[in-house]
Amino acid sequence: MPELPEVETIRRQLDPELRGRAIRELEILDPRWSRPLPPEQVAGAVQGRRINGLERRGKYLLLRLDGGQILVMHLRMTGNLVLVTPEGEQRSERFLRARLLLDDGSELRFTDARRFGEGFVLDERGLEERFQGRLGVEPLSEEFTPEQLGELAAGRTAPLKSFLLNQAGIAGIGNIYADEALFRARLHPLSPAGSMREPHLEALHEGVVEALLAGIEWGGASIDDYRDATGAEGSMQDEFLVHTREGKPCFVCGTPIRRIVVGGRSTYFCPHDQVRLRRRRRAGRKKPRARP
DNA sequence: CGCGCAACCTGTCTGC
DNA sequence: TGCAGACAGGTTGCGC
Repeated sequence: MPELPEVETIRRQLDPELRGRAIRELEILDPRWSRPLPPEQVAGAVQGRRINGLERRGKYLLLRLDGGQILVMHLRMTGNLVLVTPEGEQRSERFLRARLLLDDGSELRFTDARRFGEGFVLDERGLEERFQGRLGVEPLSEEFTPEQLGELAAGRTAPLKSFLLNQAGIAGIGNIYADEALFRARLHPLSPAGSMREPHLEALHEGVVEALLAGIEWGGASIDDYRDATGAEGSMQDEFLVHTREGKPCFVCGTPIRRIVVGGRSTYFCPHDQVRLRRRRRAGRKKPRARP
């Protein structure tokens, strides 16, 4: 599924191709795509605009247009964005939901089997409002540090897996990279987020960053639907340390990887290497237990 | 407020 | 072979 590394891969491929291009037309074939706004409104807002550049925020792809408007797209689970050049083959796409026709004859196709994907247009202020309180820190920015991770996790009782999936804390991590980050950090997915101490925070910080960078380096993970902007598969799925590896030997200790369900999501981990932390007592309470 | 879970969707896989 | 049911998981919204 498209998570931060997949969206970033697409962004890096599309930015040099789309930058400076003008939008001839945005054709929305599935009205669900622009919901709750009517397709004409979204299409009208971008028509004739020039694309100044592509950015990413969490799993959202942002096309900055001249005039200050921003075309925002989210691939959700099965969405794909493929750029088709005039010279390229024009095979008809299944599940085509929207397409952006550009002034050089190329076409950006948004396909999506499950129709969860969406697109909308906002100005800078609208975007800030929209993301306010819902999208947290960018994990590949300088702002993301072990200290900041500690602040986000402090007092949280939710399992680490759920904590990582919460976009309001750290933006961009999905089911795949949450598992990979936790394995790299040697932390059990059911450990309460607030149970981490200094070394755990350091380890998880590094685990998150390394897992995401690996994902980008390998061009994203194609378990089933994901393709990059050229239509090609990524190869991160061949580099998974634990995700989808149920029953296979841990690369570190050989113990069979286990699959459990956390927060309704398949979760893969090594039961031997990933330490399960106990909930930490809140500071300043009762008397400390004598340790035998 | 924090947390867990259902709902939104539909293609694909599994078992009878 | 056909078909019902489970399963996939990003985000929102609701109930406790």
